[in-house]
Amino acid sequence: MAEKVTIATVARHARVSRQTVSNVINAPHIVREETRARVQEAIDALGYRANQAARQMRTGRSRLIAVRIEPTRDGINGSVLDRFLHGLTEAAEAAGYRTMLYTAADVEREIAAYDDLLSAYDLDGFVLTGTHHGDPRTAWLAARGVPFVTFGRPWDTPEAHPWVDVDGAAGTAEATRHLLARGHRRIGFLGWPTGSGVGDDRRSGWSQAMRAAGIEPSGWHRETEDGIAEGERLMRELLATAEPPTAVICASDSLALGALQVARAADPAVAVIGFDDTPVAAAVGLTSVSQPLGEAAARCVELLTAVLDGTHRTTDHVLLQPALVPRHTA
Amino acid sequence: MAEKVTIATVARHARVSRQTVSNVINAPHIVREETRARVQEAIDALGYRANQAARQMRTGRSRLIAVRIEPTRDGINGSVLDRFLHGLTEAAEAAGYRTMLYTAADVEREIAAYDDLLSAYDLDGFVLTGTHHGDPRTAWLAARGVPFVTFGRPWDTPEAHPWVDVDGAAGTAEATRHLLARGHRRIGFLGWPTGSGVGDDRRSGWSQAMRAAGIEPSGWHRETEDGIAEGERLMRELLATAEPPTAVICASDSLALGALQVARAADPAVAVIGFDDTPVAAAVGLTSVSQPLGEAAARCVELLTAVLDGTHRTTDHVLLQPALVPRHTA
DNA sequence: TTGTAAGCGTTATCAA
DNA sequence: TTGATAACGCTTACAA
Repeated sequence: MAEKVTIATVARHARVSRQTVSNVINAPHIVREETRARVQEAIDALGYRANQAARQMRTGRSRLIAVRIEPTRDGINGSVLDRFLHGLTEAAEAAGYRTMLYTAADVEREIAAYDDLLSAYDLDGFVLTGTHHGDPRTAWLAARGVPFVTFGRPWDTPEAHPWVDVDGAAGTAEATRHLLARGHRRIGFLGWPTGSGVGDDRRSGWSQAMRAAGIEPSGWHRETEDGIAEGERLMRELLATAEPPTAVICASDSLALGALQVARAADPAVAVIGFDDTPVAAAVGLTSVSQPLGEAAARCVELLTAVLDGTHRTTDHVLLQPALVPRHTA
Repeated sequence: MAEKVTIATVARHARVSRQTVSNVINAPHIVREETRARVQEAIDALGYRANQAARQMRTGRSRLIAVRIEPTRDGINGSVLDRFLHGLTEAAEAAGYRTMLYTAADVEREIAAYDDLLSAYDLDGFVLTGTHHGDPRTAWLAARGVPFVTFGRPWDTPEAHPWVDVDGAAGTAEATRHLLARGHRRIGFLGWPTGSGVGDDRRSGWSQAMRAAGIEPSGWHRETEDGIAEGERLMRELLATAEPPTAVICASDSLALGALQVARAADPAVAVIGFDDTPVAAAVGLTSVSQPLGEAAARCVELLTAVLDGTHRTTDHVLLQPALVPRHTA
């Protein structure tokens, strides 16, 4: 175990006071260039690194951001958040922050986790995912003045806090136009029950694009909980109607995968487009709408650090555009 | 922002000294029951939480463990580590530790990250994944006396440090016996180049099970880098031989997925078994060998905290058994 | 059983 | 421009 190198070690080495070393690190401009160089040399030679715990006690800042990792769910949709997490960690590191993980079984316990993280670890900020109508988490954090960004719009109050999101409606609209261009007219949509912001958003892109093409989409729309089996069931329902669709767009790759089982067996085969461009979609050749998750994560970090570093404290937001990835199924 | 509650606040509230409050938290048995109850009441009432930074400065322990998150790779195999990460975070939380993430583009920078994490954040320990022959990371950590566990055997020196691993050979052996029981005799193996501990391990289970059944497996074996395209290529090669296999076992689901494209087109269809039981395998109905990732993560935390808490400092290790998940492809 | 004093490594304040 | 001093919240050693 190497000897501990503190600011005092560096100070002795460079024959200055501890305060001067601190200044070289935190306010180099107020130190004479000659002194600065000498101290910097000592820092490099000794491999000195400021101790965060001590620094944090003085400054009240930990340079730590927290993000929730979901309990292992459906591995398909889970991969979306995992990819986001990867990007977030990388972006945070580049900005000089470390990422701390926490889990929570429900919203109540998630808020309890904030409390713990904040008082025990002095977390600088949070990145929240999967916001929904009347989300109590954002209210709790906002009430306490805790800096945070959400990946997902605040579906109730657009300007309440900084957020980053992907324009789901634009994605499904593009998917719809892609199908229209290929001659499809009866295009269905498999989604989630009305009331989930994300689901409603994705559905609206489809219905608007349909109406823009002069087609009334009602009737080709089914909704359910997420899952492969559910997608299969809904697809079967849709195909049993009087005017079955020749193509369907799904709110997730899970639904699309289920739909695909049925769609492939149909004669003629029904085109299917999923959402999220998960690894599974790539593996089975499913056409899907891809979210720029890496960029979303980078923007989250950007927005959060802007608040933390006081760069600008506007409640900015970013809406990113998804892209259709055409494969074999449509 | 709520007022900061420190140990002094609690002490005032319970009309005791700060030291007594500290004792109630860290050594309750030396405090008179009546006093303890009164202090505990104050702690609860005020929602007091010990500040980790301050505590860490005194004790030198951060109650933080670090784990690397890979740069976004092939989403199929990446999911294995992601699932492990989920389990690790949950298990660590249950043991009173928080999980900190870091990234590193190569081994050299990973070691630099250790240095930073250790000196800046006083990390208590590391969980390493994907160990390989002559891994410099374990040597670096061991030389400095840093506590760590690996998920993956130390392929060179079995007793060097605590580790958890899954018995890959047992998994492929079970897969082989599964195929033998269904009448297959010419069973192939698609794996990675000799020299990777994990790959060699998985291959050996197959070849041993074949020999145990009185079949000489040489000839039905191909190796390559990991990837769907590679699996496709190898499978084509294997089917072009004089005595093509009627079934293949693959070292990963990626390889298996590629192999499956070719195998399904063959007449009669060739059985395929993958490894890792990724979400993709579940989605396409690929029979695969499943690793108990949640348990592996829990055991890693167990081993690491045993070292950290000084419960017992033996260099223990755990070898878990995988399980075959039969689906449509075999 | 409880309280007092010192110190962990850092930075903010203020004096030199 | 630099240095001395105090303080952040906690725990260990020791005294009461």
